[in-house]
Amino acid sequence: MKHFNLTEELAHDISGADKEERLFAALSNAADRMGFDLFALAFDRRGGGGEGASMLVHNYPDAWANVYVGFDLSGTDPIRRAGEKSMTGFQWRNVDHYIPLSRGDRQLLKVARESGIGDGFTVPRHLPGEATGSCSFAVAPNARIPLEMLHAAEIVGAVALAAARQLIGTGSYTPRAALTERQRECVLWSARGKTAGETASILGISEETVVRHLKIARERYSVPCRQMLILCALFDGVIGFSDVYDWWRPL
Amino acid sequence: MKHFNLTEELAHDISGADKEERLFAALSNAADRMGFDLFALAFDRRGGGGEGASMLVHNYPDAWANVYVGFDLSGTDPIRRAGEKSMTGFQWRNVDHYIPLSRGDRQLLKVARESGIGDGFTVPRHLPGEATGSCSFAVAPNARIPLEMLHAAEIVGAVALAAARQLIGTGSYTPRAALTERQRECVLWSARGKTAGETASILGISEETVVRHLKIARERYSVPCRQMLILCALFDGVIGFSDVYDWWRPL
DNA sequence: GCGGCTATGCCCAGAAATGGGCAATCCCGG
DNA sequence: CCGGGATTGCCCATTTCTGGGCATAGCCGC
Repeated sequence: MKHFNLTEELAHDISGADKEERLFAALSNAADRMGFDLFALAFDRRGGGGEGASMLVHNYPDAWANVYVGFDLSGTDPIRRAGEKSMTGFQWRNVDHYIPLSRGDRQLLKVARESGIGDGFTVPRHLPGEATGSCSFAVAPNARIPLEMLHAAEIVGAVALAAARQLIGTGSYTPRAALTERQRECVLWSARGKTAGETASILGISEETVVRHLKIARERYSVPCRQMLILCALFDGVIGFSDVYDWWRPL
Repeated sequence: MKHFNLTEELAHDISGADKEERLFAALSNAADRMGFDLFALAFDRRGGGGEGASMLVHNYPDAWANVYVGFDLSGTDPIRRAGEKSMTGFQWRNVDHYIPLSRGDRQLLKVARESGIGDGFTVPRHLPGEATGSCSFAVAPNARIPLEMLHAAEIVGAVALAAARQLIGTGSYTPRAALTERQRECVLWSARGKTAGETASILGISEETVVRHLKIARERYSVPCRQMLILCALFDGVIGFSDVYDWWRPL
């Protein structure tokens, strides 16, 4: 593990960053030392009750940054979507191992390449309900990605995200609109695709009561429809992904 | 970092496990060396198109294991839910920092304590669309949790989950039911709580067409209702959490 | 070029969800 | 012991969704 000392050094440097400027400098140095040309760290905090906050530290070409922000491409960026699907870092060239790429996605990647961004490696961290972030390292088009440094990049990226999380403030969890047990059950079965009537049969109560539970649950979250109720419960951790997982695929 | 060598040793031991039995032995040893009494590793693979697979390796008391499996408590286990909300390991005593605890949740934790499981530390890893897993280390009731070992446990747990992932087979992603661009947009706005009519206004097309897109999207996933369509798209990475996040809180 | 897929538009009937009001019982905490 | 919340039950009117069928136009690949 000849890179161990480098990793340690870079990680220490980054975790010591107490301001965005220092994080930029540390990441810039780290990317350079690992053989990358570019880096970008994005961190978004949400949920919990307070307003969200976000951080973007990067040295991407202005041309690309302007396009990205100008057209609000973060909403469709396939790299970002893939980041929400991986627990480890991934190379951009393998992004279609994680998500299906639409025509528009390929176009976006092509434009990025034309703007001076070649292949890259992204370390994602996602916390449904709290925050989502990614730390990417990239090379110029046609440049070779330093494969032997991906392991180091994985650690450095994770440390950088932890640092960003500290900088942006972790915030404390506020249980906000905790649902009652019965409401939670109704939401859960609803997320599993059951109608109010089916849920009623399962729980052994009247359909009207299920409707009532869902109604109150919607009011707690101040949402008008079932879709959002389910998503809110999911984000809040009131129901889990695995609670639902087994129900939509096998059927 | 006096524990560094121990961590390295345990991690190496665990990552060398090529069978479930060896993983059990390695984890058993690791838990012991770190000062824990109990451990439990759960790993569930899903998505991608193939059948799911799961692994459960633990040395929890039989009494508790029987109750847990018998009553299918995994569906309500607050520790598991919290694991889906944290990117780092967490102590069970702090579980309410991550999710709201209902009365039933507290009851479940109480029963666990009565079955011989005290405080613990869980390392979660979650990949929407591929797998979810957790590796927990626990002590007997009234025993003190080895706080100085949590950092080691974090690494050991992550290594164990990676090993489990290898053992269970990673499988490859099959793009299965990729939605078209238009369908994706309709699903996205639907997830944001818009009705078909509203979505139509936003996209500048007829409401009937939006309905049609959503209809075909449902057929692709073979789901009968909008809730599940959205969840499927979410799990597949066709839409991202952050795509929806900004829409339900601020409104 | 032709078949397949995509996007667009429209119609209909039945099922489900939504929003509102009303009322009973039970249990927990102040 | 009383108030508030949780749970249960029912009614109504309106909106939305779902599943079916039908048709046109454009684009891409074989």
